[in-house]
Amino acid sequence: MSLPDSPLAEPDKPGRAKRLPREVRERQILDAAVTVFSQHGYHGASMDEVSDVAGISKPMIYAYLGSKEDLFAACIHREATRLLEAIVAAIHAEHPADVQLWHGLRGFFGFVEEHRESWRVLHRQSLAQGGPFTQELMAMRERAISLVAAVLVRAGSDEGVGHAASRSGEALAAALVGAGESLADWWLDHPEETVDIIASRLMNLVWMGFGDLLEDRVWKPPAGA
Amino acid sequence: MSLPDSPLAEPDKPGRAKRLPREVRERQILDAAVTVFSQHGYHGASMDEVSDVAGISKPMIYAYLGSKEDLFAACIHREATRLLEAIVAAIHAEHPADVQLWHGLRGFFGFVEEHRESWRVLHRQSLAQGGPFTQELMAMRERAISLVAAVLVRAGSDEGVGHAASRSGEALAAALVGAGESLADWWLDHPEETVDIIASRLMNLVWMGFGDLLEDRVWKPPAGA
DNA sequence: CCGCTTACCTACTCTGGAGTAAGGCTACGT
DNA sequence: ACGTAGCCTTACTCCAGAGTAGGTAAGCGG
Repeated sequence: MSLPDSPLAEPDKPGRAKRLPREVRERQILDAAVTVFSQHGYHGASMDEVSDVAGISKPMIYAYLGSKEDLFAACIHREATRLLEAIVAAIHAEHPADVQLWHGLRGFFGFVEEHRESWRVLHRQSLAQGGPFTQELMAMRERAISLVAAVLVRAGSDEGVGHAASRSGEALAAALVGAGESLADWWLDHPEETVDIIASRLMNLVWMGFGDLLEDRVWKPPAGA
Repeated sequence: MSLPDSPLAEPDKPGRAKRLPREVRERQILDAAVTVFSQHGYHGASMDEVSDVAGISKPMIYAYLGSKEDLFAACIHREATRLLEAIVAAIHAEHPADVQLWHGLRGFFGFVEEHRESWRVLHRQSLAQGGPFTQELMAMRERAISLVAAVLVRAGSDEGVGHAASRSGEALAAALVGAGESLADWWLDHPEETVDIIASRLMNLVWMGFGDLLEDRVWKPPAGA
């Protein structure tokens, strides 16, 4: 109240760390950007808000990460890479196809559960823009699709000849990936379910099919999983 | 070149019909809006461009359809209604569940084929906005989901007791709807396939499941379909 | 011919927000 | 001490694009 003091009254204020190295700031900015983009979408988000959330001023963002478009692309890239890594890490090639699928699904839904914001940015925001973002995203999706397709096709060739599944592998994989994406979205609005429940629903749908499910033939993970 | 003439040099220019009744103009505006929104997304589209494409001046749009937000909502509403009607019209309750599903899928993909722009607006654009649009869209999606769920659950109860499928009907329906949406997107990039091919791929996935498909057990429509 | 309504336009205003200019502070090397 | 390099800020410029003010003209009933 009374004394204006020196401007350095709080020399070690904990809330606002000062003069951090570039590397750290870049991470903070990306984190903030993911949060803001996930809430308002690409166009709805303002660089001012990102800088606010990141606790840094706007010109720093431009200095470190470039334009708004660049920033968004960087978010997409980082989060997509993380997601794909999570899935790949969950799969072990020596398992049978259904188990691989099962592990992949759990890896995917597990990531979504832990990083809802990342998922929102990836799935909802980047599809809507027509720019270079979709490229980035599509590339990742392609990788996910061919990952799935590879599992299926290999399963097919392990057992014999040209099967119905492997002939149209890519399209089926696209449908599966899409089903996963939408189920993940649905899950955001029904968070009471656990990862295992969600993953096993999809697993049953794509492995058994409604035809089997209607007669109570369900898929269950083998003992050691 | 030489004569500025009166501004009415072309009194009956065919390209620019004049003084049309409100009803007609509203349709033209909505058509133009769907086109423009489907190309650039909600934010990317400008009212100036919509007015250009519609062949009418901006104030008319505001007079007839209200704000940009209102206009977009009107597009969503009209296209979503059309889509749902196409699906419902394709389904006949007296058929067995798998045939109903089959018809529904064909209705859906048929609509997408005929109205690619509408589909783009519905699926890609409206999800990204957080506003009242998502409401409109979600409402439609809910209806689609419960439509599917109803088919499945009824199939379940026709045959007996509480089945695996009907217990988690809504989630499975969400997954199916999502698979359809993504497959439709995928189709936009692979237009060489026919409606029947696309629809039967998804039908096989969700009805038979990979487990069956890997052993060449496929679903085929019964003779009269 | 006159006035009233409805269709329609040109030409603005005004704001949100992307991107920047210009300079300050701190730390460290010499 | 003094430069210089990197971190960081305030306080702008500037433009696209939503929305509007105010006016013109065509049809129509009297």
